[in-house]
Parts: sequence; structure tokens; C-alpha cells
Amino acid sequence: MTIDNFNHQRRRALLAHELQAIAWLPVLSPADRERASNNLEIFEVQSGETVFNMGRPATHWFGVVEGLLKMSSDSAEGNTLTFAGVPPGGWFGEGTVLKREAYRYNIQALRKSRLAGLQANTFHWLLDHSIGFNRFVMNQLNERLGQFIAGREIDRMTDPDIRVARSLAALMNPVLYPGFSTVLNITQQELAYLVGLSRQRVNEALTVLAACGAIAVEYGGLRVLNLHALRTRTVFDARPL
DNA sequence: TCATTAAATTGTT
DNA sequence: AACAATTTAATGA
Repeated sequence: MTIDNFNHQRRRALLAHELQAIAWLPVLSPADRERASNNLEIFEVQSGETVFNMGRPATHWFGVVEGLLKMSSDSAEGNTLTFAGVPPGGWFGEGTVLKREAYRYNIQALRKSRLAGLQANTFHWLLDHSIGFNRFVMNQLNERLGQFIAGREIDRMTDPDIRVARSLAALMNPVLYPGFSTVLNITQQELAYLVGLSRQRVNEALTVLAACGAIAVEYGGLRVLNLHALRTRTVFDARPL
């Protein structure tokens, strides 16, 4: 049933403020923009719900309008590998839609979310007609490649503090997720699912990072104060940066 | 607007 | 995993 979520009736056209949240619409010509807008649809998923699983034929290019998604894959051993979190402003599926193949990962909602879906045909049409759109997609691909490489490194790290730090840095990536300032609205529970640690350990790690001055912990989220430190620092102790 | 209550989230063991 | 403390959201006077 989860596979067909996007095919059911929960779709609707985008509202004006939702269109504004889509970063690539402004790079299109007015005519292209209208065509794209007409082929965009919104649908909602509840927390914990699966948007699609690996193997489903790629029908849409997706973007997060609101909420938070988890991109993961199932390894041969049966455990789940989390690649990345996708916050508002992030788009995914371009690789598989490009080749008209099946999605190669699972997308699950970590909280109630609203997604925008661009039909595959329109996605291809835009690629054929709009240079600006091509730039956006190419940039997206390039950034995600870097993100996956970073993700592999994160997975090898044993120190939970550093895993949390790097994951936060990945979530803040300004190119893939232009919607972000320095505040990250993610609960410690959600972050725990994302990083693959217990909530308690994430809480401990956040306390350490806050003691360093790299972040400030807030209710229901946190504020990134030193992105560079989160990305590069190999030791987080209580000393200020 | 304020007080009360419920729900969500955090901090700790 | 369980519990207490804290913050936010919702409700109604």
C-alpha cells in the first residue's frame, strides 16, 4: 500500500505560497514556469509513513515543501542504511527519473510532511528546454554526490559525537537545502533515527557540541553556530572553539 | 489576556 | 526503557 501512496487521491495543486518555496521555479522563463506549475502536485504523508520504496518505477521528481524525510536503503544483511535527511527545499529522485528507472532507495517521513511532485514527463521537457533548469539539476546532482561520499565517511566513524556533528553539517548544506538559515527544526528523536543512534546518545552528543559552542540546543530544534567546526572538527571537548 | 490542561520534547538514570 | 522536568499548544473563561 505504501508503494501507491502517491497515486491515490491525496494530491492537489500547489498553493501560491507553496510555489514560492520552490527554488528552481524562478530560474525558468515565464512560459516554462507556468507549464511546470501546472504539472506540480502536492501530497501529504503522515509521520512514519513511507513515500516510496526501492524498486518502485520513478514517476516523479520530488521536493520537500514542509517536514522532514529520511533517505535510506536496505542492505543485504537486512539492516537499514540511512543516506541522508531531506529537509524543506531539498529535491530528490532526479537520477532515477533521468534514466526512467526505479527508485534505488526508500523515502520515509520522519514527521508529517508535504511533498511536491513534478511529473517525469515535465521533468524531461524542462531538461530539454531550459538551461536554467539544467543548471539547477546538475548542481543538485553534484552536491548529492558529495553528500553521499561524506555519508560513507560518517558511517565509518565510531565516535557518536562526530557522527552527530557531521550529520548536522550535512543537513545544513546550503546548496541542496537553500531554505535553511541557521536554525534547524529537528527533534532529538528525529535526529536519532537519522544518525542511527539512540536518542539518549544523541542528547549527550548535542550537549557536548553545545559546550563547544558549535550549536545551541533549543526546544524542538537547534541553532548552528559554527558550521565549519561541525564539518571538520575531529575532537569535540568542552573547550571553546 | 490569563489560567488550566494536555501533549510534545528534553534531560537524566 | 522508564521517569521526571520543561516547553509548547490548545482550550475556555
